[in-house]
Amino acid sequence: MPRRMNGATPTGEKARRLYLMLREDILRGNYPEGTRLPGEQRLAAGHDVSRVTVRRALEALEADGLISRRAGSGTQVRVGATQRTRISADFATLMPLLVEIGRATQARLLSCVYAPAPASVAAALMLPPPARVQTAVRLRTLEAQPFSHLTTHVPEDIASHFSEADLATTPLFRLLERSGVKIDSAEQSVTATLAAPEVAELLEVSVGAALLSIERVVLDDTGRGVEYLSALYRPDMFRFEMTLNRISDGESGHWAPLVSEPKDSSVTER
Amino acid sequence: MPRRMNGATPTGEKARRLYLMLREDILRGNYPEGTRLPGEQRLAAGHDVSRVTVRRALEALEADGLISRRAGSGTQVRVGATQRTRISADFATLMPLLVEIGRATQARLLSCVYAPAPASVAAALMLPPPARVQTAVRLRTLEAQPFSHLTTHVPEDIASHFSEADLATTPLFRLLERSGVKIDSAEQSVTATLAAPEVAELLEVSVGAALLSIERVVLDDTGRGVEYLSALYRPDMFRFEMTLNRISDGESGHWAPLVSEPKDSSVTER
DNA sequence: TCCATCTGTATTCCGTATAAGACAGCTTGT
DNA sequence: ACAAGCTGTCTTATACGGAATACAGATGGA
Repeated sequence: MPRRMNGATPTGEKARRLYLMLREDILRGNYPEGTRLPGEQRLAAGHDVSRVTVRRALEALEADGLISRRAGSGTQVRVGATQRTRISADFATLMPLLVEIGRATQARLLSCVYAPAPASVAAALMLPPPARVQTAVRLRTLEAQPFSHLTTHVPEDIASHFSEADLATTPLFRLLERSGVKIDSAEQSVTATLAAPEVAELLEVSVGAALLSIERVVLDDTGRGVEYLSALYRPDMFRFEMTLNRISDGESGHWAPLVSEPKDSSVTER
Repeated sequence: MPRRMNGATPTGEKARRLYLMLREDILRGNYPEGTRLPGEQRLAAGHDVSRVTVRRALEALEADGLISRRAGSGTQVRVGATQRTRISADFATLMPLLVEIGRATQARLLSCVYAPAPASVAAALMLPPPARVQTAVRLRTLEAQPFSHLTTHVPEDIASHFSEADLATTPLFRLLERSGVKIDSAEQSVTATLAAPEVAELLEVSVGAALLSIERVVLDDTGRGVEYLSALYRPDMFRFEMTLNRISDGESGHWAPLVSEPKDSSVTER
């Protein structure tokens, strides 16, 4: 059973940062379960902060249920701390995964407006200047925990084929194909960003937390841009995984992504 | 010519965060060049901070040369603000890219120690308990701007085939292959993290900035783990790009990564 | 048993980030 | 010419994060 977290992150600058870092170290397994972490004094010295600050971070971690502290003994990483539900996007099976995500998670439509395309969107989709797009914002949730914040832009003439109700229930891919769009390819770009206040609240992370950011431009078979996606993921609940195969190629050689048959169990509990 | 940045990021919590966010918006093109951004009052209200805080963020942006402010007129995004050198890892050509990066960038060896493998590393590489690894930390730089922080772990018996001098000059792939390792495949995981003080200083970003994090486990043809890489990239200088092709597959269909012949121009100026 | 080490708790003090408000001067558009 | 809106500059006041310090109690190992 996934433990409740987000028990009020520390307010201060250094305190919260230390909290986020320790938290990540624990979730990543840098401090294996059951390990005693360095004493408060040591942490304070190591991170160049006062012990009060360290304590604030530890208190938050304790509230999250990630550690247990005992006077005299020390601070331990709780067993089971690492066991969190997480979605891992093995991208060899990307599309089936997305379908599966659509089933296993719930989406909430936050907003849906029709307006002139922002310059960057218009450029990415290669739309002529006075172009209008439908801009929809959705929040995906897995087991009551929000894990992704999606902003999609679709040219108005395509978007007019489906309703807002559709948006709340059906993956956008389906809607596009139902609208007669023949999806051909996509360009995807992965980066990291900070959580802005607004997004942070929705994703239930602290402001300034790191988020995984994916931007995707989808083209149909005529080369026309049909969707611009800007997605933000909680790194503790979603990561992007891939398997690469080495292709020996004489001098240099290169890597090739492994393309396998779609497998099941795309939503992984660990 | 890349403009000098990092003109002292704001010290305060909210101020720096606002700075980082605005900066990213600008570099991403959310505020196209020449655009006037919202007035200070508006920004203050929108981000729920005082105007003083907004000003601090704007001052830092101005020091970076990203914006120009004029009394009465407003604050504009400078033309040329977006023009930064950036490396984009189109992963269909991953290996040639890495070779190219090795040529176009410079690496500095920060440390290199032999020690028992940390638990998480040992687990990932599937090493028997009393396993020793070589742990090397390197910093990659493009045009005097640091852009990645690499920590590699290699089993000691393999690492003993090359010297520290090799590490500073030659990509690790080469060294492994020269050591007789037959690289077969790799598992890669992409996430986002916050910059810890130590790393932040090395990468010349402000503490708490968002970084792109890649972890990679490399296996040889016998399935043995030969390298564990933990890499941190500056998102403004490096992003992970890929092209996906839609494979119509009846009901669901899926995406397949595009595997192309290695192309040139892997290090892109834009 | 003694001692080192850890957390639990409380106190004091300081720097400064932030908020709130006021006003002058410059631009731009009506 | 006027008004609206913007930045530049200054003021005052508050809140709070953070450092430094001290001590008590718990724990576990020598």
